[in-house]
Amino acid sequence: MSSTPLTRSEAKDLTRRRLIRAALAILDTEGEAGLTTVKVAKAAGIAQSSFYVHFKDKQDLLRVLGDEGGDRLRRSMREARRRAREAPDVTEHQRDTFRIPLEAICRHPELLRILHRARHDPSSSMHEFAKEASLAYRDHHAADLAALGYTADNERDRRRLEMIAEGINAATNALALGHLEGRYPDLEEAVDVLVSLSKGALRMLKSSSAAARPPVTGGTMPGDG
Amino acid sequence: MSSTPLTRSEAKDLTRRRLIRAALAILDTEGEAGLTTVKVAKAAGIAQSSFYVHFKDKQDLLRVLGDEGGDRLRRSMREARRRAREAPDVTEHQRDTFRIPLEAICRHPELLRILHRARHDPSSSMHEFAKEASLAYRDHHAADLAALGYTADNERDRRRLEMIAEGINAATNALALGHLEGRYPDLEEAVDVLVSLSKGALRMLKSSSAAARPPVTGGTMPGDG
DNA sequence: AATTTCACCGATAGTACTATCGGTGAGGGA
DNA sequence: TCCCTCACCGATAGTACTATCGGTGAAATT
Repeated sequence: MSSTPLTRSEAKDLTRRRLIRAALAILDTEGEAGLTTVKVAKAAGIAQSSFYVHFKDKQDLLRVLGDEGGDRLRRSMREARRRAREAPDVTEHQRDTFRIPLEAICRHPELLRILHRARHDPSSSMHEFAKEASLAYRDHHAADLAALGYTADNERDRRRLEMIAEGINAATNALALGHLEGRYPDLEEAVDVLVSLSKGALRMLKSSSAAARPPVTGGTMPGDG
Repeated sequence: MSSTPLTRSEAKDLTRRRLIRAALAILDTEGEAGLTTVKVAKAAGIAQSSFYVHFKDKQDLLRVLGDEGGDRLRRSMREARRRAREAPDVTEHQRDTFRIPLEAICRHPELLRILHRARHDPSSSMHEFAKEASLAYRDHHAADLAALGYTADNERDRRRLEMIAEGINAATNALALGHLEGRYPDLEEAVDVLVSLSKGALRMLKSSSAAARPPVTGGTMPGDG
């Protein structure tokens, strides 16, 4: 292994990374109430006072965490859309639409847990950010569902599509967390459930907005913007 | 209005009630981090030190809050089952199954918000309690879904039913909170969405476990234990 | 080589909260 | 009426955390 031929700024950046990583771990295991500069600095191996070399204050750390989480979320959403487009057929595309977010959550569960918590905690420093992220994700998912065969062409249907997206989204998170808690060992079963939920919802939309059609499985699939 | 001909224990109980009410309001608006004995006592109109006349410590208050919330939840679930059984037909029974929880949440949104937050916050004093309540509610909902026409007779289907229940449950909470946040003004639309989601899920179960049958709307309905 | 920069340190002032203590006065039993 | 009980009070010790300060030594610059 290489020794430590680090420039000063490299070393500083490393420490900063350690602080962020430590903060995420503490947020995940102890919640926002358990996140103190003492713990973060100790976990990163520096003095508490040195925390302030890297962040203006605790609030600043949380803001940075939010920003980084947002970036990761956006990248993850782009990646998901790209991968889903590569699916060999409609059925697999449909499953990918649910499998990819589930896998993403399982790769970095702490991010979902933290965001999810902040989303519902008005005292959280990341509350507003989490609400926006949640809405953005709902709209992303609504677009995904639209790509699976439904296009909303009036306000009522658009709102229903949003509701369905938000509902399925909540279900996705719940099943992912259940999987992580060990209750649902097989992720493919979760995909099954989510596909079946969305099928029911899309069926409602189709039959209410246009001529009734047979189940989505065989339909054509409009591209996505 | 009557003056104050209260016995001592009546007056004490009144103060205790005021403390609990104040605590719930603060939990709802500021989260668990914002709940301090100073604020609770002040909001209830007594000195901070007098808080300890009513509760052993802060933890004790949260425990009591959890217990009361649990009681209310259980009563609410019993009530919901009773009311749903009175529905004139299957379709209305189905809608009631979703409408009743939605209405219950909207009557006391702070309870759901608090529970929901605690459910995902490991630092919360009510974390374990909230997890248990969440599981209990999932099982209640699974029983409801079973009553709507599906009976799981093997382990795999039982697990799927649980997953569906947990997913729909999460969707119900999400839509209720969305309604409270003003995004979905019409609660009946939320009922529509939840019914359609559950229809898709139940269709999957039926076709995978037994002979395929036409949509649930016309099926027979086993009673509930 | 001399000098400057700066990441990190220990110490500490300041703040917010929890929980305890002795005191007080009105309720309520004798 | 006398006296005890106890819900409530103000004061305060103790604890945990945030954020600032001056000092230090090695890296970087000159």
